[in-house]
Amino acid sequence: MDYRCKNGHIELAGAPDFAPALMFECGQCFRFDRTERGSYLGVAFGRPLEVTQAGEMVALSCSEDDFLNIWWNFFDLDLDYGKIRRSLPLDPYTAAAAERCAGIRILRQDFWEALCSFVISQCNNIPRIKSIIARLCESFGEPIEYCGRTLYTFPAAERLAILEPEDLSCLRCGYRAAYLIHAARACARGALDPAALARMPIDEAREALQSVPGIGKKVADCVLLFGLHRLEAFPVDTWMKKALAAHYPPGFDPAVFGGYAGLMQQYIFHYARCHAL
DNA sequence: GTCCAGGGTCCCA
DNA sequence: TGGGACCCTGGA
Repeated sequence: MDYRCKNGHIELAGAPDFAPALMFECGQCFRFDRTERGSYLGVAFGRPLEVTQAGEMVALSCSEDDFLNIWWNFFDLDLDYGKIRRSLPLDPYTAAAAERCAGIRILRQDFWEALCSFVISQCNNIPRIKSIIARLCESFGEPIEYCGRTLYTFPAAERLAILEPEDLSCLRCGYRAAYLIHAARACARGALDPAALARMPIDEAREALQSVPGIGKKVADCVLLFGLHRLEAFPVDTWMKKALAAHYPPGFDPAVFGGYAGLMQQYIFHYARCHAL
C-alpha cells in the first residue's frame, strides 16, 4: 500500500479495502470511538491513533516510525484483502455480505487485549463491552495525552494478575471479573504464550485457550482470530447461528472458505447485524 | 415499573 | 445433551 508523510501525518492514498468505520464498528475491536469530527480515535500497543477518512484518502495521526513499526502491522497492510475476496467462491448471501463489508480488515490486535475483550464480550452487547473495557483502562491502564484529551492504555496482564475479582467491582462486569483474573494470571505466568499458540495446530491452540476458566469455544475462536490472526478460525455466536440457520445448509462447514474463514465470518457477522439477517 | 436479550461458560442431572 | 445460574444494563 502506498503512503506518504504529510504535516506529521501519514496519508494512505487510494486505500482499497480500508474502511475505518467498518473496521472499528464490526465488533472485532472495542477501543476506537467515533469522534465528533467523524474520525476514529483510540489506543493500541500503548499509542494513541486518530484515523480520518476523506473519500479515497485515509490519514493516520502518527509518525512514519510508528506507522512502519506499529500501525502497518496493526492494520495488516501486507495482506491484499480484495484479492482474497475475489478468489473465494461465494454463495449469494456471503457475496452480498462481502461486498457490503469490503473494507473490513482483521486487525492484528494485542493478544492479551483481545483475550480480555472477548472474555468480557460473553453474553453482553457491544456498547456495554466497550464501556466495561473503557472502565478497565481508566482504572488500571496508564494515562496518555492526545490533543488535550486523556486516553488510557490497556492494562498489562501482570497488573490484573495481582488483583482479586472483587477489585474489579468498579468495572461492573459481573461474573466475568473472576474470568478476567484467571486469564490475567494465566498470561502473567506464561501459561498462554502467544508466540507458541500462533505456531500450534489450531485445534491444539484452541484447547490450550479453553483450559482457562471462562474461555469456551466461542471466546477461544475470537482470540485465535483477533488476537493471533489465525484467519482460519470461525467464531460462531448467536448472530452467526441465526445467519447460518437462515442462509446455509445444516451442518455447513466453514472450511469451504479455506484459510480465510475468519474474514468471511466477520463479513457475515457484521452484515447480519447491520443489514440483513 | 417489569421484562428480556445481549458476540457464553460452567456445572449438574 | 440440555437447562439453569451467573452479573449487569439498555431498550421495549
